[in-house]
Amino acid sequence: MNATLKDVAIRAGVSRSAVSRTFTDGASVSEKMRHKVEKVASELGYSPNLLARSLTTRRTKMIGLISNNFHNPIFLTVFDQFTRALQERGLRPLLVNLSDETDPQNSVRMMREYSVDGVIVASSTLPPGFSKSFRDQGMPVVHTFGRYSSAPSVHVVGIDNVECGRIAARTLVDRGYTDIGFMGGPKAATSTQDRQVGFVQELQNYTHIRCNVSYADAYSFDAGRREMMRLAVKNPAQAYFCGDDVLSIGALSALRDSGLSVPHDVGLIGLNDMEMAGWENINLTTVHQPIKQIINSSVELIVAMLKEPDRYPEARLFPCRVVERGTLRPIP
Amino acid sequence: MNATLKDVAIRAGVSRSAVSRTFTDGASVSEKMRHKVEKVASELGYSPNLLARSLTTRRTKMIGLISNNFHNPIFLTVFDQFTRALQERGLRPLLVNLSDETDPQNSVRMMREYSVDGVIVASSTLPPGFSKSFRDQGMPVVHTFGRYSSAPSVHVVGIDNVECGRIAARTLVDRGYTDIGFMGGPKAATSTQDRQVGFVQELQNYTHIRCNVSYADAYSFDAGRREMMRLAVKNPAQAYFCGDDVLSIGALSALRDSGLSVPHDVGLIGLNDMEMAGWENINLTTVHQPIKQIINSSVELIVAMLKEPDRYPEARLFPCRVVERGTLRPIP
DNA sequence: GTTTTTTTTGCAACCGGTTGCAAAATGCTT
DNA sequence: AAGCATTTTGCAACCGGTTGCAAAAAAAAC
Repeated sequence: MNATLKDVAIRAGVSRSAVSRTFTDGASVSEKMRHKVEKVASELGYSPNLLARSLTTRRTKMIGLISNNFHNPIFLTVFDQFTRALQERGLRPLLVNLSDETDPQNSVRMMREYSVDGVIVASSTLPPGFSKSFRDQGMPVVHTFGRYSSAPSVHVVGIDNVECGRIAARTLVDRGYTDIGFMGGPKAATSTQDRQVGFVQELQNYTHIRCNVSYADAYSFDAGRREMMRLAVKNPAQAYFCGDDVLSIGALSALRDSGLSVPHDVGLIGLNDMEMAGWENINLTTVHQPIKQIINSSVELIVAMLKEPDRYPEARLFPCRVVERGTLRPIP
Repeated sequence: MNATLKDVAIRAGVSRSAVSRTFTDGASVSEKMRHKVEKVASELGYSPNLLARSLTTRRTKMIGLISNNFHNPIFLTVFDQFTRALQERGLRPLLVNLSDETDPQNSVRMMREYSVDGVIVASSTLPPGFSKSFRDQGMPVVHTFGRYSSAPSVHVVGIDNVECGRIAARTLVDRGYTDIGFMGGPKAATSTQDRQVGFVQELQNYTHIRCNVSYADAYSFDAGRREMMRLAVKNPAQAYFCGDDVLSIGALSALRDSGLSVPHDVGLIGLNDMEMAGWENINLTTVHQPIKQIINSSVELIVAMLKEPDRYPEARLFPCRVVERGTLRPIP
């Protein structure tokens, strides 16, 4: 089978330690020795077994990447960015699809069995308690897109969803809408809850505004379409803040099918600014979330924790901004 | 830190082998012993270290999942299905993002370093030689969406792209188009080449038909849009077979922007039948590719190879069919 | 109650590496 | 050339498990 360290040692006529040392940087080996070993190693096609190494170094260079969102196209970007950022730093993502699980137990066990160096939870729906379970087991964790809190129990990187709700609310008010709807994602999602709080709170500053709240049951096109179909038949609001771009696009489809024009009859504002939002046949006004920065920051954070595991949990929030396209009427 | 097998053994007052045996199924342990060990193990929160185990069992239960396509939304579905199917069988995907690499060397080394049990290459653009490099190193490989060949050098699961080209061609001919375009994906992609061969070949059966060939430089919305913009200004064909749905959607956007109506002025047929193709505001006629079956079959195949590594390479092809929606004129 | 057979258990070596420590080799002074 | 400091090397133990083999224990047969 594959050549091992021992094979190389024997063939080169040196000790196993010598071979080991040429392959661990910072170890003391003479140039002569290194050359001799490297020559034999390449002849034999030897490369060290990282898992065996991890037994003593206690570093597998694997990071658990846990997500429960494999339906929202934005997550393809998320995976792209994560894998790149991790790979650049010599780390490898062990991907976990939570499907519909919300109990962390299984994943925690699995992550321990594989001795990952750290865990990234990429989800805007799971509660802080989920990611905390990993920390309780002594694993470095970063919860990307997680719920912000002033005293976070784990590192959180993302946006301030409450503030985003406020921004969306102000945007709609500025454009003169007075009968407004909040069409959230799943009710149990932390992001839905937080955005709703900010949205409703902000609207309370204006006495003349009516606000209605409802939820789609997933962050998906179909769920958004279904929910908007329901709303459209009975007296829809003038404008909606949708929990997410993909929901907005579903809503858009439902509105057009119901014979309502956007933004003439009904206005829409989404959240994320996914690539598709800019496509000409969609052209969605939305709140931009700086995905790339969020992910880079997450990876930097997890890397920092590898060196300093007891680092005090911190929340890193990135500002959002409205991207004006074609689904809201202009400021009067 | 985490409890080890030794800790459990000492605390339970038994040998390390005894503990090991209670955690490997099929091993000989008495009921009494098993109970005693399990009790202590759960007290200590012990779970076996799979990587240490892998050293002797030579099974990590990790599968390398290698892809170079993180821009086409269909791949989110692909990752979803793969992770689910692997997890169901107790396997874990180690995700590799090739980015723009086409040289397998790095990935091969990485997969060896991590001693993955097998490798799945999920790409319709990489040549058979790429996946063969893994096989040459003795790793089980399945190339999903790979190029079909009657004497495959590795296991291939997917569709017959040449046949798909033919199907698309017949569909266009049946609808009375005589001036036809092939707007492929990247020229270097095996899928592009094969679809083109079938498409052009089929059209040669009809003397009265003109066919023009061009390529987008990636499987992405933007690339499709750019290419169709170019085509639209100078005398576009009556209908195009696009390399992929996401390209078609880009093309759709370009056509509408150019003031051309679909399907009235120009017809479009895509390939994949991604979720989005069915969205009301897109409504794309396309060739359906049975993703789910392809992926399940791929995983079954890789699992079979774990038991039988020298299994003779086979090609598993799934039939495609046209899904009629709104971007082609009806059969006359 | 022995003897024989079967099952259960522990010993010790091994999987493929790393690393502290002491011995050996080298380089530098004088 | 001897004496010393410094670098390089190998020994041996260890990381956290598994497993072939033989001894011990239990069960079955007489």
